[in-house]
Amino acid sequence: MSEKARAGRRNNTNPESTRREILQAALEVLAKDGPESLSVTEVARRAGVNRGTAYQHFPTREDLAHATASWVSERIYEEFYGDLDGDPELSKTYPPEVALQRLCDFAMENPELSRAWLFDVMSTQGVVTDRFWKKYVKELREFADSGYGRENMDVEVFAFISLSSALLWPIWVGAHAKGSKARGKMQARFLDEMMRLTLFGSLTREQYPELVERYSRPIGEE
Amino acid sequence: MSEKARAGRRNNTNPESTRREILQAALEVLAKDGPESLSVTEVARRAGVNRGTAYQHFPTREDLAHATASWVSERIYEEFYGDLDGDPELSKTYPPEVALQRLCDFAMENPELSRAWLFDVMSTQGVVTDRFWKKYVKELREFADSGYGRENMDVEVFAFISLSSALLWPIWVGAHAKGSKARGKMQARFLDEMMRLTLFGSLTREQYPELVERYSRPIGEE
DNA sequence: CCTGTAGTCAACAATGCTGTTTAGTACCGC
DNA sequence: GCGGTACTAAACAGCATTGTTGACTACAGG
Repeated sequence: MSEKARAGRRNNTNPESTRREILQAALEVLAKDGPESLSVTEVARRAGVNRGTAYQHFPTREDLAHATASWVSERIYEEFYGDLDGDPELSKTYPPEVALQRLCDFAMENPELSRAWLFDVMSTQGVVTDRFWKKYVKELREFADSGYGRENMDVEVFAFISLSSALLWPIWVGAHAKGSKARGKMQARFLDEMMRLTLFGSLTREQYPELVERYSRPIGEE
Repeated sequence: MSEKARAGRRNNTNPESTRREILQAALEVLAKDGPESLSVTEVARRAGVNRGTAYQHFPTREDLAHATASWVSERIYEEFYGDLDGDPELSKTYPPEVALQRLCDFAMENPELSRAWLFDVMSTQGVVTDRFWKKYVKELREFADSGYGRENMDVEVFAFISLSSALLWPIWVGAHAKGSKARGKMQARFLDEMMRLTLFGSLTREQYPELVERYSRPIGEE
């Protein structure tokens, strides 16, 4: 009995680290199959933790799911804005191509966080309260208001477009571009096209004088 | 025995319609919870069909999942390109704002198909072989090559950006904009910002002469 | 009228997950 | 050394799902 117990024992008296391991495993499962197929059993197995331990940290499956979602949100914020947080001046001097590069790099290096975030967006709950999303919009609004962005920009919509496609792109790419070299190339393609799009749009304006006229007006005018 | 049988009987001798009903129910489940949580039991229940019947049409859960994915792909193609298919000239004269409008309308009116498609994109399989995606890229390429699109456009990347965000937007919106009126307004915001983005980009070009210079060059040049 | 196809109904074993419980082990601070 | 905390192990009932099978029904075409 005692031998058996000794064999598989983890001997971890730090509850925080165990909690993190469980959450990390939950993130992996979440990123793989989506929030609806997250199971405590599978998470515990993956975390190398007894199922009972998982239930001590998270009383129900739902609790684990919610905790994981919050954790994902926090981790994305930290990974993305963590080093800027103490330095409010830094983001002001942040040129757009660097910001976009940062976002793309983050998405490529953290496909699991990206997937989990996108799953959250696609869940019926929405993600409005997400700290990362709020900060992203806020930064973008300040940037646009400083005269660097197109005047009649709908900040939220543009934030959504850039964010969702930047996070989704590496996932899309990862599915059919094997090898890190190929993926790097695809990542560069996205960054370049996104930069060209933000700088020039995608239409030849000369071909569409009436559209240029119509969409030049401030937001809300008929 | 015979009375029981008569009671809950569907009396449907058309296998095709039964198959469609099952697939439709599968789509609903798929759109709600993602492909990994699709269960034959739940689908049969939702379709008002005996579980055994579902198993006659689709021998395993996997078969059902794959069949549903293909069906989604076909339905999106049909709904979106069906009426254009016999008329190759039609798409050539299709102005971009109408094409985008069509896409946005489609996404708003078919959130389930959109969700299912996005789940497919996020699945590890990828969606490269998707008929709809191929057609969308092809149309866009022809359009760009006819001088209406920015010269150095990366068609696939732009197709991805426009497609994914247009399909994802109504889902995002649906989560926190209640009422069809509010949703219609959000939809208009997306369409407008997307049009402005394609026409003008999102940056004030005058502020970024060096970026304008760098990204004006054809694709591939250092 | 008969046969094959399509569908319904019900029951089955096997499996997996949930949430709970009971008993035991390892470690840390007091 | 004691007691509390953290974890493990194993078992439990309840439930859902999977995939299969056997018996029955309804119907259309030959």
